[in-house]
Amino acid sequence: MDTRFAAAIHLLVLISSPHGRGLSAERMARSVGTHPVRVRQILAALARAGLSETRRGRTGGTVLARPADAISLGDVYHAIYDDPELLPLHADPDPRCPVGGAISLALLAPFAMAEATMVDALRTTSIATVAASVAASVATTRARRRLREERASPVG
Amino acid sequence: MDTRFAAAIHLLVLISSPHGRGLSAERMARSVGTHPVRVRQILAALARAGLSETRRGRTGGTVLARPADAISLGDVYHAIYDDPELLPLHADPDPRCPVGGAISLALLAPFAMAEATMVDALRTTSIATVAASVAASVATTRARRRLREERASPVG
DNA sequence: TGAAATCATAACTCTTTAAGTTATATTTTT
DNA sequence: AAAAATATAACTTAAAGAGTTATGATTTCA
Repeated sequence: MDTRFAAAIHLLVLISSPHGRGLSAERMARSVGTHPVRVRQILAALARAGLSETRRGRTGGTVLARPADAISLGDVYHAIYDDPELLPLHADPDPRCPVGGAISLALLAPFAMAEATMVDALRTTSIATVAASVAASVATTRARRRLREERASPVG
Repeated sequence: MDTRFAAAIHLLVLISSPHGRGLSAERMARSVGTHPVRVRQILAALARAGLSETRRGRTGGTVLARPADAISLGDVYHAIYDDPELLPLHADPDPRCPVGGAISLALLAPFAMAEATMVDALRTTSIATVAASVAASVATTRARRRLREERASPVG
């Protein structure tokens, strides 16, 4: 499993704020800590799934295609991984062995079920939820810093 | 995500049959399609979790520590992955950006919840279930082959 | 119209991780 | 003591993820 899923959520949270509307891949790449090309690849997948819209050209950039509370992490997961292998099978079971010849087929159903259940769990969280959690964290950090600075120089 | 989980299930199914009791790592490696050392590493994790017991020495080998229907795929998952990152975070979000500085923390809870839900789903399938599915598949294949051969030479 | 700023995408390289392999030591039975 | 197995560390190879470069297309604006 790669980290595109986490990066994709990061990108959507970025552009979900009024501040972030229409951000360029270049700017987003700095926040995510990766390369603009990778950002565009991820944004392309999100746009294909109808979660975002990207415009080319001088004033280009990306915006959400629908409200942040209408985009679940399950939607993002499906946008990034078409037919995923969350729980990958091993590559070379011996077909001459009875178990080796049948194990891959036998694992398909339980693995697919487990993955579907996980995606369902991801549906209960939205981009808006994550954005709120980020905002709360930022507010806490700011308040802490303010307190610390006031204590250091009480008159400001 | 590596393929140790699938390989571990394969190993447990192998030794769950009367046939497979006390199988050596060498023999199991052939069925799984990997190297005996890797088999031993996986078996060591399973033994640490109390799912199997391995004996050294000339008549060594591995057996299940409890009945196959008392070992769930969730148990196996935990045996292999201690503190897993099913859904990995991206490595370098920019701490100077408000979103970059808070996103990793904000993702922890939803990701952990999704993973826990998936493991719960895996708890509904046991090694016995997988073994039965493998046995069914083997029986079907045998029946098909018999039919085909009878058609080819009707008198046997 | 043409320059600037952006996206789209393929191809390549680098890095990291999984898997394979070798080597050495230990345990158990005969 | 020899044989057959496990335990584990260390090393090598292979595969996959991520980074980078390169080329071309789109859109705006002077």
